[in-house]
Amino acid sequence: MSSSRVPTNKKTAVACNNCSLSELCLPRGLTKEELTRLESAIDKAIKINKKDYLYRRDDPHQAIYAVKSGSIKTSLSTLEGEEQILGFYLPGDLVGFDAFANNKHSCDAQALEDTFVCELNMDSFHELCGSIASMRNGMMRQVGMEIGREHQLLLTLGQMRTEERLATFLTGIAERNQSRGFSSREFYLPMPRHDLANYLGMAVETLSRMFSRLQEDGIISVNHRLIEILAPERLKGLGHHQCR
Amino acid sequence: MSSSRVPTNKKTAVACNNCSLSELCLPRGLTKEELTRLESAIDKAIKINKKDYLYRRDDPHQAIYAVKSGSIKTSLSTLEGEEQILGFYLPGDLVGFDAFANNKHSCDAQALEDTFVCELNMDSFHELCGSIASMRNGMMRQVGMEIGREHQLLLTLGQMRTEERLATFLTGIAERNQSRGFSSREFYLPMPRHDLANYLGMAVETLSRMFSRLQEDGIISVNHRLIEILAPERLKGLGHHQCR
DNA sequence: AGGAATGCCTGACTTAGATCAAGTTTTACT
DNA sequence: AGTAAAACTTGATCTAAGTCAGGCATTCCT
Repeated sequence: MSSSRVPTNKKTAVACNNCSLSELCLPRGLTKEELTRLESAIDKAIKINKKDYLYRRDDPHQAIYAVKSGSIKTSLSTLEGEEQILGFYLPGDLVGFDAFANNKHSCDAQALEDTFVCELNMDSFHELCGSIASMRNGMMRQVGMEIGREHQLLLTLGQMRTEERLATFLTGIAERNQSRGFSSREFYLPMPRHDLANYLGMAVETLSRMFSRLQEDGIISVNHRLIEILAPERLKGLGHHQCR
Repeated sequence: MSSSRVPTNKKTAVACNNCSLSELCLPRGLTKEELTRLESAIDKAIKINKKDYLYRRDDPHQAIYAVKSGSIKTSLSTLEGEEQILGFYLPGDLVGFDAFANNKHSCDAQALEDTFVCELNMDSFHELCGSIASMRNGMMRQVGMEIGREHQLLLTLGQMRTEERLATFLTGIAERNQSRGFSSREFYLPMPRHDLANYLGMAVETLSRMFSRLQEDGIISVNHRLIEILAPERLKGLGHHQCR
């Protein structure tokens, strides 16, 4: 199943400090020597084919992963085969903190498209956290951001109407892209409608209607998974439930 | 507002290794000497009066707290004054991880009743995490459990019908009590209906109806906030969406 | 290239749960 | 103790969103 994970592809491996994502996944304030240590501990550019699992629930906690290209979704599945998607992870995001509680993963992580990740195995992780304070702090920061993302999603699922959920989601993606130097006006969504609807806690049909509505209102332009935001301020305005 | 936090009450202070909660909040595998260090860093038995805030959004991250008695709710509030409750913290639980991302809290933490907490300030926290591996691991475990709780809540809000949400919640409380040596058949809920409804993403009226329904079906007996579980297996059976 | 399967959209209908309204009980305050 | 406020329940009504059904468009596979 997840056997299509291939060994490090030396050709695409790039030193961390030359990687465009280093700002995102590298803790600040590492000395040159510490950076070398971190770098030598990281397995670079592991390929996960579309629909393959990076890990599954109950797998032992082997590593923390940084998404280099592509995208990953994490989800919880029930005995009846239903699922709840917990998060989408895009380039620059770190995945794998869900296994901290028991040293085994508590959810599934699946590639939405062909994806490359860098991998920091847990032995190295513990060693580096033990000996480098800024590494430890950087990781806590990342875990904190993960918790923050989940809080935001709880607010979305608990308080918002469907249109508002989609508006908030799209605004979030736009802002994320902005902060990473990509276009905040036009982007591709990596996930199918089915997954996005599940993530946002609504039926696919409802999601589809909301896309249509936002388009009719001239707020966005939808072309399959290519989204163009025509009126960012109006879109943002639909997200009533902004945090105080 | 939160000014009614009073200084450490020496009278009620109990050494960590004599505290009945030590199993829960103390990391395993500390040497005697390490335990002494941890203990001397902890401020014990700080009282938070009912409705007072342990911390508020944007407060600087001063400490991690262990609930000793009473209960705390954490919540996100929006500009319009609506809120989403994120979690209820009962004796033995640790609160305060939400501030890891930016060194300031990202949600509010308010006492549901008069509550005592122990406090480990962040300076000590960092120092202990830096020098004691089992302390570091224990904290990661706790953060992982926090993430796991939130995943469970996302599943609840995203997939379950209202009756199932309540059933799952009650089963969870019962199991939690069981594992801590309290009664899993009979317990008081520390929060008002309003808060529980908000946490479970439904209207108060709906929550009330679901309580009545479970009572009519002879599954539980409700007396205000005192809940007696008459048919634990049937209650658990209502929680369809159990994780694979 | 052709066929099957998947993904996405739209319309018609149904329903779970929200909202509105009112009454009772419990708690809080002077 | 007495009054006001808050907490909880129940009933009647309404609506947002789910479900069902059908039809294109796109992707995947041989």
